[in-house]
Amino acid sequence: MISGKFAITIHILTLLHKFPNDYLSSEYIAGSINLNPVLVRKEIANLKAHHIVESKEGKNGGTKLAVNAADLTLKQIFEMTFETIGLGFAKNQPNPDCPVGKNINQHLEMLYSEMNQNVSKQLEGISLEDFSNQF
Amino acid sequence: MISGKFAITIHILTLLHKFPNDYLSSEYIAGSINLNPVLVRKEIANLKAHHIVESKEGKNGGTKLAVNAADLTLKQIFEMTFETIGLGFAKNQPNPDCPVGKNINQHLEMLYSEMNQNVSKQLEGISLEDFSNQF
DNA sequence: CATACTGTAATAAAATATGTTACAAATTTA
DNA sequence: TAAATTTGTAACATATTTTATTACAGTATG
Repeated sequence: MISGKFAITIHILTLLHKFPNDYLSSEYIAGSINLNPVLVRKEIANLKAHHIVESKEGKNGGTKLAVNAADLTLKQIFEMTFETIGLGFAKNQPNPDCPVGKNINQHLEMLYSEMNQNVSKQLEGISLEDFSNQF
Repeated sequence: MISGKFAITIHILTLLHKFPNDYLSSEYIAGSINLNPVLVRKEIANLKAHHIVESKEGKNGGTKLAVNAADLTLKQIFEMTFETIGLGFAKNQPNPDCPVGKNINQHLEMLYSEMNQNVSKQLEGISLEDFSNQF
């Protein structure tokens, strides 16, 4: 898992949107993000799996957008990179013999679920085009 | 980005709320969370710094709530444990010679700031008492 | 004065994230 | 068709963050 996944992915997509007619290489993209090209290719692999971009191998190969930037929302990007938002759980299983320990994670999950709906609604209203056009 | 701080802190506070007349030891609390007592004491130190709990040293010592659970909101707990919500940033400074790299973090910050306002509003509506009374 | 706590520092271990190297396979272009 | 360039991916290395442990001085209780 990559913690900067969302930021990296949206950075990639913004670059692709800025150059709609080019296949951008992972090397070039990595130069903008200041990140190892292999990690860029890993994120691109994820985007490909979701059919958001397409790649061409070989000389002059690279990656370009495969969808309309106006139709791709930040919510979708969020869901492709994070499964969920939330404020975390304690690492170990709480004590099942304690009424609080027994139920805390379930209650946290409900809370986080509401947070997700909340944030999803917000991100749903912003397209890649909107985001990219800020630049 | 996400540690168990919030979950641990709200677990501690819920226990304290359930036993309003007792000083609970870090050992006892740790047993419910299934966490090392030293880490419990560290989170309690944070709560003390915010005057949410008070502790008593020595034999039969421990910690108890110092505020009314109805007045303490999850937003406050959120702010004491996370500074902010968000979807992260790429680790390295992006390329300042690229128009996208130069500005991406600023735009992400704006986006995350809106997310924070959004989530904060939600968490503001839930008190520790509300949360604890679910159990 | 023995016991049972907190407070805190120092250190260790575990988990996660990021970086690097290597190379096969694909495609272009000379 | 050969050289060059790029993706795709695996394997391994390093760095960073989080959690755990040990140790012990200080404090209140009975």
